[in-house]
Amino acid sequence: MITNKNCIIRLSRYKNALYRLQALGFVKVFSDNLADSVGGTASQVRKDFSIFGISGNKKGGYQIDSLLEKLNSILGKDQLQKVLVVGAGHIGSALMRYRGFEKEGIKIVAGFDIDPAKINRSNPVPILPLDEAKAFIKSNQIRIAILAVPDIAAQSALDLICAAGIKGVLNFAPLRLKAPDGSIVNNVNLEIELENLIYFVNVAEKTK
Amino acid sequence: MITNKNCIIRLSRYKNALYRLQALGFVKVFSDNLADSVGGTASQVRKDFSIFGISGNKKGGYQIDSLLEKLNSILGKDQLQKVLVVGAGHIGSALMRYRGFEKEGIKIVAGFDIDPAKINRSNPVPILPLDEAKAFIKSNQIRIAILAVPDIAAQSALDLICAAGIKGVLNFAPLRLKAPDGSIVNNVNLEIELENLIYFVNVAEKTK
DNA sequence: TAGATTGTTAATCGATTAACAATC
DNA sequence: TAGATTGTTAATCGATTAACAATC
Repeated sequence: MITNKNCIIRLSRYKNALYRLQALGFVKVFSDNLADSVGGTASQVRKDFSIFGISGNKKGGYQIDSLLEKLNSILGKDQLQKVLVVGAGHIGSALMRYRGFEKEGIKIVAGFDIDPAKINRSNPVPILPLDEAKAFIKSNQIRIAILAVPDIAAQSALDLICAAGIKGVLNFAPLRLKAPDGSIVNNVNLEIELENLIYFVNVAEKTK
Repeated sequence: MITNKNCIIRLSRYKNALYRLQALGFVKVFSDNLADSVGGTASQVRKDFSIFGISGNKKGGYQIDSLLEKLNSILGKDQLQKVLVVGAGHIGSALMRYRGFEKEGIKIVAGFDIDPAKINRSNPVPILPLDEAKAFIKSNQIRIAILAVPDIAAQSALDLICAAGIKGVLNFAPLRLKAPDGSIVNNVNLEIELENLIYFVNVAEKTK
C-alpha cells in the first residue's frame, strides 16, 4: 500500500471532522460534505478512502460511525498510545502538562532528564533520570517518544531511546538527526516554521 | 515567481547547513556538498538557487559568504523579526522562554493573555492583557504572532490580532482556523503529528 | 587543455483532480 | 424511474530528477 504523509494527515483531519459532524447529530456524510469540512475535494476524499479499502454506499454516502471505526483503526486509535517525553526543559515540561493529547487517546506516561534537579517522581507525569529510560521503555513497551532536549544532546538521546525500543520520535531540536535503523524521526522545527511564515508574509507585502 | 512551501523550507536548511560549513572553515561549497548536508540532490540545490536567480561559478561552486547573504535576504533575516505570543498557558509560556529563536534573529517581544493572573509587565518577555494587543501591535508594527490559546478562543483571538495588523500566524490550536483576508495562518498540530508517527510506526511493525 | 561544475531544459515521477460508468 | 453518489480510471498538474551544453 503506497501512502504518503499527506494522505495520512488527511485521514486524521477526516476523523476530526467526523466527530464534529457526529456531535452535530449527523449520522451519514457524503464525500462532498467531508471535503468541505476539511478544505479538500470530494474526489480526494473518495480516493483516500479507496486506498484503504473504505467503501460507502453508492447513493447513500458513508455511515459516520462505521467510517470513524475504520479510520480509528487505521490510525491506531483503538488502543491508548503511551508516549514519553525526553527533556524536561521549557518545551518538554509544557508538553507534559498539555491536556490536548488525552482526547486523542495519547497519554504521556513519563518524562526524562539528565538534570537531577528536574527529577520528580511524584509528578502527575513523573520526571525520571535519563539513566532509567532504557528499563522504563522496555518494561512498559513504549514505542513513541517526544524529544525536547538541547541540540547538542539530541543525537545521543535519540540513540539511547531507540536502542531501548523506541520506534517513532517527534523531534523538537532544530537539527537533522540520523534515525537509527528501524526507527522513524519526524521533526517539528519551530525556527523554520517561523522563517517560512516570515517569507510568505514578506512576499504578500511586496506583491500588494 | 512560483515557489512552494517546501522550496522555502529547503532554503532555510541550506542556510543552516552553510553556517555549519562556514564554522568548519569552508569558504566555498558545491551543489553536491550542500545536497549531502541537507539530504537532497545536487540538481535540486541548483534548481532552487536558479529560481531565486542565485548563481555560482561554473567550475568553482558557490562562495559561502555571498550565498548566505542572498539566502538571508530572501528569508527576511537581514532585520530582526519581532514576534508576539498570544496565550500564556503551558505552550505559550514555554515558547516565550525558549532561547532557540534568538540565534535566528527572531525576538519574542510580548505575550498576551485574558487571564489577569497571568499578567506580568516586568517579565523578560512582558505578559500583557489581551485588551492591549491591538495598540501594542500597531505601535510596534508587529506582523508575526504565535497563537497558543485554547481551541475555543483561537478564532476570535486570530481575528483580533489580524484586525490589529498581524499578517502571519503560527497556530498551535489543533483546529482549522479561517484566516482573515490578507493574513496567513500556518499550523503546528501536535496531535496530528503524533498520530502520523504512530501510523508509520504501526505500518513498519506490520511489514517487518 | 581536460576535467569538473554550473544552469537550464527535458524527462520522470507522484499526487491531485476530473470524468464517468456503475448502481442504489 | 430519474437523480444522485460512489469507486475507479484517465488526465492533469506540479515538483523532483536527470541530462547535458556551456564554460571556467
